[in-house]
Amino acid sequence: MEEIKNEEEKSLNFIEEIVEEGLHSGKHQKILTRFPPEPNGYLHIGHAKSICLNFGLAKKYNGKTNLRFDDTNPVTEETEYVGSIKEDVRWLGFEWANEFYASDYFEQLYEFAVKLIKKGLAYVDDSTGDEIAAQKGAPTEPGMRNKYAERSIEENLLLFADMRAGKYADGEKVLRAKVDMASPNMQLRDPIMYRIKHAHHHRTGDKWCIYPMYDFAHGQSDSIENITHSICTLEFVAHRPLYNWFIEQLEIFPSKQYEFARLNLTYTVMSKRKLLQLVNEKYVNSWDDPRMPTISGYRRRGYTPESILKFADKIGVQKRENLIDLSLLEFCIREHLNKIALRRMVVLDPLKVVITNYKKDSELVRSEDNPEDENTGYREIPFSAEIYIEKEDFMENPPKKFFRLAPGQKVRLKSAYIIQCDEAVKNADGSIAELRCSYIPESKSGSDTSGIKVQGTLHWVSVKHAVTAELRLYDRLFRVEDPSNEENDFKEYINPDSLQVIKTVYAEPALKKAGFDERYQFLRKGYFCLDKDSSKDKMVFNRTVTLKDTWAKEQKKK
RNA sequence: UGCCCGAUAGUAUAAUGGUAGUACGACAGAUUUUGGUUCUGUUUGUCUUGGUUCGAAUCCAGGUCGGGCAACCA
Repeated sequence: MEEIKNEEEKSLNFIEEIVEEGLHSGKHQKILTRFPPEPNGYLHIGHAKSICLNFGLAKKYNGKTNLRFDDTNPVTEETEYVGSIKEDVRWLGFEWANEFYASDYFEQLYEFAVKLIKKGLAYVDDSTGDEIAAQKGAPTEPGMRNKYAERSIEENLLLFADMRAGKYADGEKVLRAKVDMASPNMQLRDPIMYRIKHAHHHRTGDKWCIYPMYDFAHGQSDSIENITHSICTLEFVAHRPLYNWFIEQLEIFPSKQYEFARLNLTYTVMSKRKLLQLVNEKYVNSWDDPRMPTISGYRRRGYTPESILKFADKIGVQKRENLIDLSLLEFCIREHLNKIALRRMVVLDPLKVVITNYKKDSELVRSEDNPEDENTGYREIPFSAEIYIEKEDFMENPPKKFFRLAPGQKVRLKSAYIIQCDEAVKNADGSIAELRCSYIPESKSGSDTSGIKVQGTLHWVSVKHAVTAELRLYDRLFRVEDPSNEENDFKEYINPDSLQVIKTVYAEPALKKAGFDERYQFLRKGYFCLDKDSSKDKMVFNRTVTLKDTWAKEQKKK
């Protein structure tokens, strides 16, 4: 009830308003959207925003969404990308009504072009690319039409057929729409509809040697599918008049285009071109490198679909340029992981502690798998006289408010006993070799009768029971908030410490049963998930995100 | 200096002519066997100048600033 109420009270974004208007006025019975990726790269979190918008809108208003690959440029497109895109959309939890390809419509688009030629609205131009560009004029000056625009309908029909038949080389001729060379909108200055490319297409093979441009494929594809709301990013605003012009001249279903601002995130880049560079030039290991803002990167890093959906919901949809704080994404994943992650104790940088008055060989202590969720139950952890704690959890000369271990100071070992540090044994070079501590037998967790209050609780691992693993700690990929907006090339701002590998960490035995679908919180250290590089003998964990650490933050300030 | 789009706390996002609110961040405190979680509180905002109106973040006009448009890319 509460949730329904919130749903109703939540204000609509501008696209939802448009949708509701169309529904209420009877303009649409049902809405149909589409997600139209070009299969020339992996999807990133910016696409996730678009996916959530397109599929989310359909879901909310009881409509449907098509997945349509915009594959009109065979030179850059590959089947590998088609697979990854489908996997990513499904992973986010969306199912498409139909899987289509712009290339499905090549024959129909060809007929559309012929129709425009017959209406005297398209012509074959023999000019070079430079000539066409020069004739287009400038934003402040009108363009000039050349002699080819005067060709007869019959000649154009013939030449266009010859283009298709492969009688010309790449670049020799193009088909252009005859719109308005003097338009203040450059997109309307007789835009190119078809170009010649003798290239192998990932679906149509060598059937075609002419391929439609975006502007003569996208809107027509929308129309063929009866898309009601064709939602794209802001850079296509100037294309909208052309989008409408083609549809009007062709007299086909009037799909409408609406534009929203693309997502930008701090400390990363969000263009396929730049991401491709990072992969090709080995700044990262792959498209799904956990430092990448790709959907596959976030997946491998341990982000959940829920967290990304939540994020998309929180950032909203608008038309103004934006740069979202990474901290918002991190908030979303921490919020979800806090609820679902199994707690485990793992020591990253070990310091041995000998509990001198502990005479038993070992015993099992009980600890909750997740204090946020009582349904998850408990696990048993072996405790013994020799344990590891983090080096950073001991200081010989601690500052005030250091709630951890120091000579004479007491701490709680999580789910076990309170110990007191009696002595720090040193190496010849003065570094700490190990700690000698004594434990308080009546302070056992759950049956503590000692009455002793301590300020700090440490995670720990029994030395002889410990299992090992490799950890990969990730930090932001770039040192600056907006690398694309800096003076120099964006790659100069890469964070050299974005990946830190710890070859061996020590974990409680329960971690041995780690699974790929499970999420873990390593107590006081962060959220982790098993990486696909793991093998039977070696576990590898990715740090999804750290825990909030107010102590570290305070130390940094000093 | 052509045309188009936009401008609300540090960052996002609401308020649709009638009390400028929410989230994240930051800061302070309480709770806590994770310096986590949770809870409470504080902080900071309508780009500017005019106009319309009883009343303007909202409507109008001028300006300023930011973004986009002159690929045989999408």
